[in-house]
Amino acid sequence: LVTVTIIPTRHRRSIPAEERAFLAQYDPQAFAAVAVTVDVAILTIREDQLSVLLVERADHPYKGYWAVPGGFLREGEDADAAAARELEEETAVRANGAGVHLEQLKTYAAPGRDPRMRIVTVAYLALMPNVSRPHAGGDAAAARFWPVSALGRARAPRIAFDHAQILNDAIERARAKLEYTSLATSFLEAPFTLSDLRHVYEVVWGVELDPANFRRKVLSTPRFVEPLGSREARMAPGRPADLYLAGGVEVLPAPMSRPFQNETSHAPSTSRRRRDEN
Amino acid sequence: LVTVTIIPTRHRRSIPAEERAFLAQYDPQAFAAVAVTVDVAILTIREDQLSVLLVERADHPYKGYWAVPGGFLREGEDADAAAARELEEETAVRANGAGVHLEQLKTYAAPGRDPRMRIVTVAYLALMPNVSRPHAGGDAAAARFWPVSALGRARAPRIAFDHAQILNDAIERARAKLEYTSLATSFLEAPFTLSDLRHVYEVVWGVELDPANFRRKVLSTPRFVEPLGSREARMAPGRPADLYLAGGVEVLPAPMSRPFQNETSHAPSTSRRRRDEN
DNA sequence: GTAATAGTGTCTATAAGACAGTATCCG
DNA sequence: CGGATACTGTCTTATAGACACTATTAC
Repeated sequence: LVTVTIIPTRHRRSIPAEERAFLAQYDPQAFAAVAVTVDVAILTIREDQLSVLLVERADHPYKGYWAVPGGFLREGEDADAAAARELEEETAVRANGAGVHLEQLKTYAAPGRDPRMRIVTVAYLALMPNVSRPHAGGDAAAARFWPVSALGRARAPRIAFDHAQILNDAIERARAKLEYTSLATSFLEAPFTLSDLRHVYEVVWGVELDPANFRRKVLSTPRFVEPLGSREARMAPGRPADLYLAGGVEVLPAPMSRPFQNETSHAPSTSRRRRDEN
Repeated sequence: LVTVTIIPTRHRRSIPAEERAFLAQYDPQAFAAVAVTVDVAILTIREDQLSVLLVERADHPYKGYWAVPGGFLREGEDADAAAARELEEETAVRANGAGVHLEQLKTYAAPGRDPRMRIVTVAYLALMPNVSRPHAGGDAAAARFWPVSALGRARAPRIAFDHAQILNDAIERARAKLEYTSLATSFLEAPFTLSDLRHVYEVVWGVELDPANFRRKVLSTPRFVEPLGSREARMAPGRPADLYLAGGVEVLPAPMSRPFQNETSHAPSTSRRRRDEN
């Protein structure tokens, strides 16, 4: 049994006497005792694979299992701020930095999802380029990126709590958002080529896209990308590609069309055809 | 100051001795003390207006202001179940009933959003036909549907807490989802005509749609609607329309195209062109 | 009959899919 | 030079917008 002292947060408005009386009679039994955590599913692309950062739990429960990194919501801290803090702690990347995308995903509140006590988890989704060396936090034995394709297969890490569900939701959200936003650029360091950008779509969706039609679509969308006017320094054979920066648009006026899977791709358990819910 | 006793929920797995030791040393100061509520933004269409159910607060804080109906998450209750319970309490409509749609919207956790204590609110979005008489709950002075168009204008109800933000997010989510799902049918009682369905789009989006093109699009989408084979009993002049039921599809293979606003429509404060985030 | 609403057919504009052909690099 | 990758142009196909036309009702 754990005892917690609730300190009311600072009042925003002046409190009339009548209201103050109401506060005094506030019934502490009216609501379930819960703790709130914020977890961040951090996706990136490394070695041609959509990958997610997981931490190996050093303690019980689920010792030795892999979990989505996260932690308790702190006093006076907004959930968005907590997510940005967690992201920075795990990757040493500032959440509001160039190209890093962070958004709320979904909240998980099923009773019994943590055996210790009632825990409500606000999950976030982060998309970022493959830049950072992850480092394990205090209660983690290790931290590493796992290819999404490896999660449902042999030698896959065992996933703690209900985090397999969170991972599925995060991956589906990312796949869906590539269709109608320009968030694919969040996986890339600037500047990038259109082949780089196309490669993001191909890896995340597990399809092959026609380079010519992809180029036409991206360049015809206003402010999807901004031409830099210079070309890459290519080491391999082939014509050097033009370089681009992410344009200002977030929501595309017309979606990218997502073909059926035709590559030898490893779909996760719950993969739907087009946009997911939410 | 309020004191709360946290009773750990029942363990799902057997607990080894090592883990039990860990539980004993659990630090009650590591996390912020919070209460979790579930609020449901209930949207319907009445009198050619997209409308939302609000309750007038009978007590402080925000006495006399209007709020999104909701309540505390109970012991052993999932957030989805709590939302369904709230929806049923306010409208006497079973949440899993025919045509009623209920989905998680977003979680609001900013410190100070409730002056009494730290409250994290998991907001839900409900879409339903105009069938129920709302009735006020225990802490509500009144309950009624407000036209969305009236919220930002003169004689508008004052909105409690940060519920104006929740309302905006709910309305934008609904508008966005009509584009790529068949959820417009959730606003209608079965059976319905294609004019009824088109009317939903026109009211929610504030546009006029070409009846012929709308019909072609809906009927050419597999399992969007199911023809009933009979016709309506029309009282007014005009040819009676064919009747339909909602088909099985939820996510449309190709989105409904949403034109720019051209009607004399009352857009809410934060209205974006196409799909919103999330 | 007229007015009103439902439903059909058709022309056009736009955008996506397929794919041939050209450009520019490395070796 | 060949091989590889980047980029351009064009033909075809699918679909949305516009809108004329027909069908079925109340009055």
